Amino acid sequence: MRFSRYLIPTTKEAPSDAVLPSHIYLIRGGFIQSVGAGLYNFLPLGKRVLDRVRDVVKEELDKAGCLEVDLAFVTPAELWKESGRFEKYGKELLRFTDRKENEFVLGPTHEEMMVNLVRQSVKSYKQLPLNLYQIKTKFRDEIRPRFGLMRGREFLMKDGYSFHKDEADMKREFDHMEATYSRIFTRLGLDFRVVEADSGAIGGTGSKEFMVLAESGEDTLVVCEGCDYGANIEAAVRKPAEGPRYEEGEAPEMTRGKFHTPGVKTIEDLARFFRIDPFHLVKAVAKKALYDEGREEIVVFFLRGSDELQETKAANAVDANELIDVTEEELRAAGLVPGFIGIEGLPEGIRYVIDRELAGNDTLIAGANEADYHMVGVSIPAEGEPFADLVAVREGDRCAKCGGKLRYTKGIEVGHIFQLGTRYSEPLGATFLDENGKARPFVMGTYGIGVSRLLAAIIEQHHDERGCIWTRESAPFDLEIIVSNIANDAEREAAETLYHALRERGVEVLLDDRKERFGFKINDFELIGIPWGVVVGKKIADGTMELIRRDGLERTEIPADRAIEEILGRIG
RNA sequence: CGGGGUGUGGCGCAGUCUGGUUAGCGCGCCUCGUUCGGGACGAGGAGGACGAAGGUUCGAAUCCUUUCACCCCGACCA
Repeated sequence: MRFSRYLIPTTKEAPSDAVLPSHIYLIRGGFIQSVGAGLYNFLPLGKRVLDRVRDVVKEELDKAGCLEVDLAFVTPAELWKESGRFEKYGKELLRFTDRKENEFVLGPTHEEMMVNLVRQSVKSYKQLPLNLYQIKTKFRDEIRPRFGLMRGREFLMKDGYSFHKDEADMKREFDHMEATYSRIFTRLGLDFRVVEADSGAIGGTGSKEFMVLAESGEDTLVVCEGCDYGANIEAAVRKPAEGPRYEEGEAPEMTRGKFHTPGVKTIEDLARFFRIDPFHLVKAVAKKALYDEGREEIVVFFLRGSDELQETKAANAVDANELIDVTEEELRAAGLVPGFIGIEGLPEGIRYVIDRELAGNDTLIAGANEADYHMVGVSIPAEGEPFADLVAVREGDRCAKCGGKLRYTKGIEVGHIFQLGTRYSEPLGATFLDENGKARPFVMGTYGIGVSRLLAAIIEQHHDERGCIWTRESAPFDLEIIVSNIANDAEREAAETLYHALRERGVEVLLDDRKERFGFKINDFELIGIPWGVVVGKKIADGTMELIRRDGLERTEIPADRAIEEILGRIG
């Protein structure tokens, strides 16, 4: 490909709203063009990268036995009503009607469509297992699209769905997909981590996320320094916290009783008041839980004074769609006393959940549900109460698996695999006949990869202050030839010869034959980030060219008459 | 949706507070010439009617009203 005939509108400046390197360089390098909030056009260069990434995904999936399909993008609302998601999905789902006033949605994900496809064509256990996928544009009317390709409203996603006769086979496929995904991200040159993820909202029994490690990641991950444990903060678990160490006879003892604690409302105040470690205090966090059809309820979460509430865990514990803050007025209206909420004496009908780590504890101080009073010597039974894991794991906590030290890191979610079970097959009546001729719902798994997001993730992880550095399998071209001065016949001819020779050997080459100065071209090369460059310049008079490795910008002189072998040998 | 902000040639901005020549600058673009290994220089040129609608005024990019779009900070997700 000749640069002079290609459309690569590079710019010196980036739009002022671009913050992330991936966003800035993808725009400045002429890969993409913004057309509205979360909407992008892919220009020729961007399209090339997208296709290459897509190819890697497709190749590995096909090798893994998955079958590619292509489902309608505009989907009948009927299916969504059947699964119950038409109402539940919220405003992210773009709904519209056609000229006959029939309702449709633009697919944000395709569980319903795929289940529909399968229930119409698969009738017997003999046809199972089956893993179907598509790589297709999705539309989610995101509340806040941002960061370029990182979080668009329209984006390219690979979504796959597997169908099984039983749980065990679904789990087998789940592991198989984990391995397949790992191969895909490895081929793309990404430093990633597979972590435990929250699976509450969508339902199902287990899920894992593939996180590309990058400072700019939107997710906080908890990883262990001692073993391979890693989890999204929303799903991270830890070894139960140990209390402070006390000398012989120094451990706090509590005589049960109600204490006058005027104005002592916060954990800090309480710890100071009783001169005790917050570990022994019970923190009450009240939230308003939102459910389907506008139903809402105040819920109180109890955990150690030394811990923080993890909202996703809390929402899952009460099956809420969302938790929002409550005002003191609302608390009072519900009969609660802000600042003095405790487990004992909680007003009738108030729903509460206790953090599992508190189970069986008896040296605790909690609110007395009465203004200016706390209960000392509170004990919590080991069972019988509504317990759940509610704590936000913190840096320095101990790993539940090996006891090692846990720390935070940031990640970009590029893949997510889910054990779905019968969550969709059941409501949609998708069944098959088993060995005994009995109808049973398909046991499903679902697997996603953010293909367009991958481009952003690759650049987030592979760039320098000059521009993009594409990895081998994601690069739009394998190599770029830069003709220093196109007006110089010797340079031009040598470059042309090399260009044709490399192309004949299957190398994807971009020949910068533009009538521009050297500095201009080399800057574009560095911005665009093709992994290798060859400068054909005035050194051609001495029979040498220069090979540049984009990653590190290391230069090597190579003899012009052996250029092809040298290049093929190095770029592999 | 809550809070903050911005809309002026393709891109980045100034001008707006304090209405008043022909709306300005840098980059980019076109033509010619000189240059040619790190975003060259000179000369000439094209391109906007100031997000939109309404209003105030002799006069509006500038003041008022409404509206739309986009961006930043929070809850969602590949």
